[in-house]
Amino acid sequence: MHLSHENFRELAWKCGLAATHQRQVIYEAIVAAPGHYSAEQIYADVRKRIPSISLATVYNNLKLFVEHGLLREVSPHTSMLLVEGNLEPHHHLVCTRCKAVQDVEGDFINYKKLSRQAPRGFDLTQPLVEVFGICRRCRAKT
Amino acid sequence: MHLSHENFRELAWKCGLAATHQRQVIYEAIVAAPGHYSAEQIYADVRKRIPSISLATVYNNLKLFVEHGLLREVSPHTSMLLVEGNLEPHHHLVCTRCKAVQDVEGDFINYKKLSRQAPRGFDLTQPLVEVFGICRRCRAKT
DNA sequence: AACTTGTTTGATAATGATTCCTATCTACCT
DNA sequence: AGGTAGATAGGAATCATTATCAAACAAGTT
Repeated sequence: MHLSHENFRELAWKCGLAATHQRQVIYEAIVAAPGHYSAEQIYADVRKRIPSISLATVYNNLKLFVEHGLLREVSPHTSMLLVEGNLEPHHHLVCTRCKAVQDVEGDFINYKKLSRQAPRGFDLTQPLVEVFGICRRCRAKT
Repeated sequence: MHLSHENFRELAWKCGLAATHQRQVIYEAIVAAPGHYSAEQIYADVRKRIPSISLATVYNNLKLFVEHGLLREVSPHTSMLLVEGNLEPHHHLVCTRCKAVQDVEGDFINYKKLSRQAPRGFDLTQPLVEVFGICRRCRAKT
């Protein structure tokens, strides 16, 4: 996929973001092929076209793109290690804004379908499922 | 809950871990009350009983406890930011060992049940679900 | 095309979570 | 008591990310 200059300008304009060259190149590096990319990977890729770009610019724009819904964040958690002692099967509800985690019962999952859809060999014997959304408090703030 | 000295020794012994005083206190700090705890929180709590304990000891033992199944890790991802450009509704399968992420179709979730079980006001309009397990390659290594 | 204003950028310093290193310590075996 | 392997404390090192700030730029206005 290759976005025309005009397409990107329009997308950026909708979000109230200036359509800079850096932003266009960063965005294209991600949507060019489906996949999950780290800031470093994107940085390495974008440098081929803009050798002088700063890593901070990549981070800033990834954050902006995610906030404006142009990109989705994979695993939007707190970056800290968290542990729990409750080993009873249960799942988590995670707020993508404040990163709060709360427990939730697990019978909203159809395990039969899930294991049919998972790739062969993927071990789901004791799956942990995390569902992301926005908690009531953060919802109210907007 | 308060684990007797003997109970912890037995638990540790089953895992082939020495039942040190530090380990017992760390373990008890977590299982004393249900919840999701960070290393720093646990460190602060354990210091009340063992002021000389090192933060590294807390990290080391959390890791060991998780590996041996005495504790569960919340959100067991790579600690890096990852983004994706694919905004079509879909979910993720994450390997808790190698942290690899792959896409999976989402119709194994009963959204009606899920939103009934979620606390009032939790916004699930565009939920992202991540299912944790062990991928084929990591499974084979053991 | 030049002017203006708020935004964006690049370079680098700072931060925060986690891991590494190593000398010391402990519990257990002889 | 001496030997040994694993565990710990303390601090340095690392890695990803964020903050800072002066210079460069985008986009609308004249």
